[in-house]
Amino acid sequence: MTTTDATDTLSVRRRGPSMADVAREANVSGQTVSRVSNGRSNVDADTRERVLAAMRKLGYRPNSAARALRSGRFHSIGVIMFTLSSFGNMRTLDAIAGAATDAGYSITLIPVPHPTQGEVSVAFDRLSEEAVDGVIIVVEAHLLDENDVVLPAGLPVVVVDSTAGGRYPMVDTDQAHGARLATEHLLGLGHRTVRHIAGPERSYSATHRREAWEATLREHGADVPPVLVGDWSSESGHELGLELARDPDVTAIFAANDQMALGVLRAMHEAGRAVPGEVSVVGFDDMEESRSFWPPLTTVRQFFGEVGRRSVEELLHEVETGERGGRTLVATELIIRDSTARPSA
Amino acid sequence: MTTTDATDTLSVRRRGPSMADVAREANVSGQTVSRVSNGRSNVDADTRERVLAAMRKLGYRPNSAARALRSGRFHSIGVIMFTLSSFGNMRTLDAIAGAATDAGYSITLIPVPHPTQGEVSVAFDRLSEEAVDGVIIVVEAHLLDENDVVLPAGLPVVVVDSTAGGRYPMVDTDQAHGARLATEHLLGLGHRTVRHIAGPERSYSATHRREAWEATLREHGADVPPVLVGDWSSESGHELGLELARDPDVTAIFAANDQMALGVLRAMHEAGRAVPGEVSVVGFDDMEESRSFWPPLTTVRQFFGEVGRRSVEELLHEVETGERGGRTLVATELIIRDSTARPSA
DNA sequence: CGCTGGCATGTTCACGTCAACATGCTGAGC
DNA sequence: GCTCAGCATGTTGACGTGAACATGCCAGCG
Repeated sequence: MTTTDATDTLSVRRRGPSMADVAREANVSGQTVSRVSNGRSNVDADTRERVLAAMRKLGYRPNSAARALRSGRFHSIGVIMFTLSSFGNMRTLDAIAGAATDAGYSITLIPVPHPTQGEVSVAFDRLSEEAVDGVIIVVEAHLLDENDVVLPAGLPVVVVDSTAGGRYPMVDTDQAHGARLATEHLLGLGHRTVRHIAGPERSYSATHRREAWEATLREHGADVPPVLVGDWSSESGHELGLELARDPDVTAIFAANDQMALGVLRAMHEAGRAVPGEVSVVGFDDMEESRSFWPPLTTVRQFFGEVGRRSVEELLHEVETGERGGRTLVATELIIRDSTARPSA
Repeated sequence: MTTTDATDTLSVRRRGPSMADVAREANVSGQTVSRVSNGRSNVDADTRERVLAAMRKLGYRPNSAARALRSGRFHSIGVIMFTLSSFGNMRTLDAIAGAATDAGYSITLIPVPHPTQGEVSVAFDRLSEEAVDGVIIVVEAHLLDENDVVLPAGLPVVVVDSTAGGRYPMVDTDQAHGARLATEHLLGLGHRTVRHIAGPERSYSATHRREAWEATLREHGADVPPVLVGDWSSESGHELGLELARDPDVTAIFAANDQMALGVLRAMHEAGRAVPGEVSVVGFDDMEESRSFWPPLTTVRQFFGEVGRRSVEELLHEVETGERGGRTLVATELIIRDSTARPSA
């Protein structure tokens, strides 16, 4: 019965059945198989059934490479991202993946092992092979600016949480708004001023949060104390927190992310300074665990899901219509828990 | 000068230059361009330079779809994963991405929005389109077993942290070993027995940890108290922790992950039970933040990176040679910090 | 009864690449 | 001077798909 016994030889037969095979089996033309495969309506019910049966029998799977070659569309979007370590990136990626899937696109991850310039170039080199319809970049700004990394011309790009010199459409959490929320909350409670533990100097989001914190203090006529600079890790928050714990004047701390806030909490416990009794602490991100910190952390919630969804939306709009988007800001929300209170004085 | 002014019309010209365009520009045949593109040695230095110049001038990028069609290889591996929410999954994904990139493969994410059977099928449907050379599945076991989800025949698969009925090669953290380490550590400190907060009933890793905890207690002649069942979240750890805090006999708790351990810590603080003074707590995972919990958490470290790397290794081995792997176990390590101590009695 | 329109189905060809098979040239060896 | 090896380069065709363009059939209508 079988027509291709030669297949049974030891030589690994990699290729699966093609349309032609299905067509032969169902006694129709390849084009009819194509129509069934794509759910076209103009196929007789009987014929369709016969074709579907043949597909099932042979285990036919459409070859996406051939489709992409034919149509010029890959139905895939690339995501360039640093080691997925960070909580926010994860959540963003998750949302991107979900939104892309819903839109019928798959996600190709393009990881950047280390955030050094050389490595970033490597990631972009991967793009030199045409394989995605567009790219979402989730990488710190300065790495894009300093590298004269040239993205393939005409490749739609959306940048998340970064500036990229304004060259591309971007989607971003409203960092400034969030930092303002946090600072005003503490000021509103009666604290004379607010200390800030910032993220790394060259980070886009860290910079925006720091600037907004400073601006808010000025607007309210509060002192602007020196910034402490961490590296996003809870370790750095802990170290800097110990430093702040030594200063009795410190009553309010705004950490640029929840991890550093966690480190601050630990430092305060170690130093015997009560939170929120003596010192109030606010974070940024609202990660899953923040509600279970001790005490549960007051923090600025970022809507990573929204950021991811919007960036896919923007990108696919450009992919499908050619129109470039502008800048999209996603709001934040202050989540008040138990790590903040009026100063005891 | 330009030959294709028609391109400038409004109609979006999606396709980039092809080999033929480069060939024309460099005055060589397409085959020569192909040879240069693939770094073959048998090309005259001058010619090569001319071709490279033409490529640069036109912004040529090889079309991966055409390559895949021609070669039958996609140089891409699919990763099926639940919402990337969990810390461990992220880290695993990160390692998978890194290892795949190093091997010249790209990663196609196939997210499963919700861990219900229907959704899993959807994810597998995506695979019905031929587009990856192999698949790594990071999904809880029972969802694979209960669905008669049939993977395309002949598609290499590696399963991570799951059983999948033993149908496929797997790479897994040695859950049992880790749970044993944790339990023996607490027993060794002098605790009479150890309470366990497990992950969800049907989770593969949760089950293995629970079983090993129980077995270890028995081996040491300790009481086997009832298990509490959480859902991996710090919230559930908190709730169950409050329950345990009420029982003065409880002196040692082994939580099945760090998040739940965090919830337990919070519960103990709220209940005024000192950690580790009155109650010792051990987690599982060693997430980045665990060292900054209050107190810093004693926990079982999982080597997610190793798991990811190994699974890629296994998969690519099968992709390239056709040989199926077996089962790979990755060891764990106990990280002792400040949340455990001898019982005060 | 012949004409037309609508529908199911078939045929042809190009998408971009690269393996396999020419071709043509240079120079070493006899 | 002739042969032939060795190398650079060219030509042809096929990978699997689907758009564009046939073809052929039947119903409806004047």
